[in-house]
Amino acid sequence: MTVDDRRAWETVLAHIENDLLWGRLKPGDRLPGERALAADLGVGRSSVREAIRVLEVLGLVRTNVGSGPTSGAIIVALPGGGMSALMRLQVAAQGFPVADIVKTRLVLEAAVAAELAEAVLTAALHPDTANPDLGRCVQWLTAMDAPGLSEDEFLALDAAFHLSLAEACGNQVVIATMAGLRNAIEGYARAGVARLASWPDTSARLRAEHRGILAAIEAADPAGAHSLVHAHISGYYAETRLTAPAH
Amino acid sequence: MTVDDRRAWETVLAHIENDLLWGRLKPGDRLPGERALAADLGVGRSSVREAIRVLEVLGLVRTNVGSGPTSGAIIVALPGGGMSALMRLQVAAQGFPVADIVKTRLVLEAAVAAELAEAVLTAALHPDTANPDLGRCVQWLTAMDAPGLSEDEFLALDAAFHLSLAEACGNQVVIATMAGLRNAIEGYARAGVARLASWPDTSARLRAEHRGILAAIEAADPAGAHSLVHAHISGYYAETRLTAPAH
DNA sequence: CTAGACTGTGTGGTCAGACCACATGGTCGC
DNA sequence: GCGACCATGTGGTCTGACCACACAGTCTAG
Repeated sequence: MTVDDRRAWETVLAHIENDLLWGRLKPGDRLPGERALAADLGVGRSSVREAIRVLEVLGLVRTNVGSGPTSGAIIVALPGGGMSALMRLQVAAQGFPVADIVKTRLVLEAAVAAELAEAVLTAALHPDTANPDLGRCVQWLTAMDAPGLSEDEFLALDAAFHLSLAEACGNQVVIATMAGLRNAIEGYARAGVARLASWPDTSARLRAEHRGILAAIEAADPAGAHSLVHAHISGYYAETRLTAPAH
Repeated sequence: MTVDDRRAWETVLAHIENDLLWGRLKPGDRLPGERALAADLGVGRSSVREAIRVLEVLGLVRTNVGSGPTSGAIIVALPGGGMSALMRLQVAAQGFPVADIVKTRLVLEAAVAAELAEAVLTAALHPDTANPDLGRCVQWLTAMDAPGLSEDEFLALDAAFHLSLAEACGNQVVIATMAGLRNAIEGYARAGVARLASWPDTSARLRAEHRGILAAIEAADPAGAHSLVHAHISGYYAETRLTAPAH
């Protein structure tokens, strides 16, 4: 009886969100076809498509054309892409100052490192608790030691290492946020490299600092890990005088 | 000459993002009309609409019907809504565990409180630096002392107070993220209140803790503010045994 | 001359229908 | 038995149409 003054695509979005909340849709499930959904909700197919487009950008569904069990819109719940898109566009639209992105990354990553060190400490005191898995972090560090890496390759490995710290921590929100923060200023980071006095010196220093951070974590030194990460990130951004992107 | 294998709406999105990056579009500007944009980019109007819908959900534009200078899609760059939608849906789709949301909020808000205390300290040592503006925070605390508040009203004021701390800090990324985190678990928070042993006792304790946090900040005690926030948030969520939302 | 009503125009919002490329799964013919 | 073939259903896209809306200029009544 009540009128629905929402826009049609909002109706669709709310319906799908409701299905998710009630468990009628789970990751791996397929959404009904666009035509069926439109008929069920009494809206046009274009409105359904707008809602699904939003879900896709937000990292909730993946769409596939064709036929068979892998076709259609499938719930995936991968927040990384959505977070990246949001932050990248907000930086572009001047809603997110680059300085704030860097500061936030600083806070989150320092906290992650401290928490990892804390977990190592806990694992040492209580043998029944598991040590955080830092294997991936070590792998990325090793890869960064390879000679002849281009600057872009090094930056990619650097990003992978920093993200692997968050992954070792296991907090999905932090993982997605860190990925988004990093992605949002990727262009700025690449431009910053050009302003460095000496890339070989800087990359060597970065590698050493990475080893130091990992050592502090493995030594169960939360405060040390925290301050080392703080110095690592703030130092790098000060050095590159991060300001404008490389168009 | 090169083929564009992107989907049509991605072309539109990329075009607008490019205009933003190059400064051809700024906050306050109006996007070209949907029909004009479609013709310019050689795509259908529906594809343009899908891209604009994404921008709207991400908090980059606000759309208005009608005519005149306020009609059409206007760049606004308000990330709060987009962050909220992303996190709320990711929680619904089980991409973000509620526990991770709470943990992240803990980390961010504790860091914010510490930074505010640090700023107070800096302002005390260097008279040329400004004190953070905590006036809004005090206003919300005062409002929370009003008698006869319903639980929902109290929760709303509580959310406003916590957000005002981030606003005092001035970091746009943290402001938007905190708003999103809070919004994502709002339903869970309301459900948690029902599991409290005594709402009057809890609300009184929360008010006292808020005062304590603010006092630590104004006393330029970063470590104290950090630990008080930590205890405040983790204590509350432990007490409400935050698990399932109120359907 | 002024104030109000009126209408033209351009906006986003929505729908319906059509066509395409694609991937699958069954069927038919060898 | 097996490969070629085609019917089917999917998302992706475009077109055209209509609506409600809000403004701006015009027109009319006072």
